Amino acid sequence: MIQSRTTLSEMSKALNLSISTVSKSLSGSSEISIKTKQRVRDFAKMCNYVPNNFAASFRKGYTNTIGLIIPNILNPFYAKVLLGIENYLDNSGYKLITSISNESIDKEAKVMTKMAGGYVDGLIVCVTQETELTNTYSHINGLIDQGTPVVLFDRICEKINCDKVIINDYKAAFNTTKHIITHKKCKNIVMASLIDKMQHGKLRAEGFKNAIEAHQSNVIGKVLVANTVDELKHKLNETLQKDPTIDAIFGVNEQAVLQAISCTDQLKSNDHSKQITIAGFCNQYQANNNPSLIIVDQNAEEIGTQAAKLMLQRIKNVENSEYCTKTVSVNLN
Amino acid sequence: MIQSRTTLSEMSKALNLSISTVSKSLSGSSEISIKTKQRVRDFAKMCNYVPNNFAASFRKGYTNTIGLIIPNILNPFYAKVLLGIENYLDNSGYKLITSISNESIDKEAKVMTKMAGGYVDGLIVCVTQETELTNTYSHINGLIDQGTPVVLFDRICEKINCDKVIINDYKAAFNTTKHIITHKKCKNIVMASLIDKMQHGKLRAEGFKNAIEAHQSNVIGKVLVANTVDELKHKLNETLQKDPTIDAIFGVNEQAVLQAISCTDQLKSNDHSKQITIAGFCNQYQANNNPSLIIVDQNAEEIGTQAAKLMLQRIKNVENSEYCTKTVSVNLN
DNA sequence: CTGAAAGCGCTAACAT
DNA sequence: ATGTTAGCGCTTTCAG
Repeated sequence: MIQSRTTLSEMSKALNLSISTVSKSLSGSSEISIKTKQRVRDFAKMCNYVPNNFAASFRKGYTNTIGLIIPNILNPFYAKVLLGIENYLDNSGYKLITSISNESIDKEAKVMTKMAGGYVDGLIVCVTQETELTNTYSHINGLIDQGTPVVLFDRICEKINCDKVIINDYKAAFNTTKHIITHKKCKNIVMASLIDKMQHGKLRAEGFKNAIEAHQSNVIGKVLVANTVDELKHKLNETLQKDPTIDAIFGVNEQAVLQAISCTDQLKSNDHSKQITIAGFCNQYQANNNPSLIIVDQNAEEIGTQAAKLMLQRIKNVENSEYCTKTVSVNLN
Repeated sequence: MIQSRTTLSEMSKALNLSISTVSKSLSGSSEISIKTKQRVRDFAKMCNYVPNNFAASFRKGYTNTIGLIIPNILNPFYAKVLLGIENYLDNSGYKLITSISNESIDKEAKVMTKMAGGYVDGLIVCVTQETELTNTYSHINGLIDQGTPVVLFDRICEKINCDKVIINDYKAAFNTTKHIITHKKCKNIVMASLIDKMQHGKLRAEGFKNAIEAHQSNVIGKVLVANTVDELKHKLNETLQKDPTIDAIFGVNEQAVLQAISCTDQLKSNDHSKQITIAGFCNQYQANNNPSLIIVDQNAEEIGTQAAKLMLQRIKNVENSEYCTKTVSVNLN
């Protein structure tokens, strides 16, 4: 915070006006004569007056600031959601402050509490894996009970009662798999997942399996799950080696898609005729650049936009309306 | 901000104590008897008291919060710097709030002013291209004059007098080029740049040229600059086509490296014997995954750490010391 | 050991 | 059209 800046009080003394006249002049109140307003403004400019928004927020009881908490900033999905949120808020005169929980539930709890401690009017959050997997929601429900508006996105916790933004994971996975089968004519598809314990991971896996079953007669589907990137890489390589008839990989999360690309790249450099279709949930720039890839575009920015919109609606109507869950549709690119 | 939470005043009434006794109890003051402290704490817990940090910060005159402004969150370099900063601050009991200027100088000015308006104790910023190119620094210098500590990183503005963190762009480019020549035995190297008007772009180009000149006898160097990704792609393709003896591309920024990869990938799929060495400044995950790539690792996290460190030093000593510029060394991977 | 009181900078209801 | 005043929730002297 600033060492010593010009304050209303200082200016009021210098101008021989009351603090409130100065305040009203600066905020353009119609109560004040044009002449005075001009005089005050000129003087304020002269002494580089910068209003202390912090004090104003404190007085008014709200900050026009929303807090965002995401688990991982290196995943472009979250970066894009951030852009969507910032954009919407910016247009509505709100500011955004962001913190990274780094997939640590402790950090998540800490930063949420801090932010809710007066710094923000509401919180948009994507919980950590741990939060979802262990159903540890007290830090979030506590804030909601206190009256802090919360919007959840991406990873959804059913035990938390608040506004939410999700994509239709099941449908997205189903349609993508179907697309691989019908348009790409693939017959032996491997699904790769690093998120099979997560709610959305399960839904995506289900979509995959059901799409396979719908074509049961002539398509094989295999599911590969792993807990670490290295484990997945290993399993993928092994599987591809053992079964050379595999003609497609469906990655249900960012890292899985990237591993699929890297594993098949290696294969390709050995056997140039090898052609394996890769599809999946991915936002990585470079992956987007790869024309042969089928990308499930989660519309990250739109998710952000919707989350921000829900948040501002909630703030404005407070307890007016029921909590709602917004489903953003995905595109296949 | 929260609707209505328990306050010190409410608790003091309920406990028949003064506000200050309650306040001191909660902050563990030694002035208060153990018994009273315990009583207050128990009661506070019972009514879910959450201190209003906002009010406390207002009163104390500082927020223990640092603001970060970066131009682009989709570039992993900045994302990594963010992680470095957050990590350091977290360990020092500081919070970080982040905003994305999205390469818009207006947004940059707006958000810096807002943040400095009492929300943060200092600002760490990487200016937009426009800010650097047009030498438009008044919004930054104004804040510095007011007493807001500012630390600049990556893109450096010589006309701004403050603490800075940079890498040795010249040396990094020189060494990388040298490495390509001596270790990779390349003889016809193209440098690709999308930042040739930026200060660090110029330095990197100079490093490249001087390294080429040092081997003038048997190495050719060509410089390709462009303003847009598409333009660069076009130029790269053209150049590679015209001159099949090109055996290396040196990308001096993220996007240039990615384009180099994508262009040569295409070549490779036509002519499998083709082998072009690619080197450059890049943080993209997938690029890191490509073992044949020579990455100039800018030590983004270390840059963040150093920036945060400088900031806290400045805050603690205020006007004590001279401004300094810290140079973070790079690694060749 | 506990309490009273001032005040951070600003806003807004209420005078004048 | 301008001024007075109370107070947001907390910390922090200073008194008792």
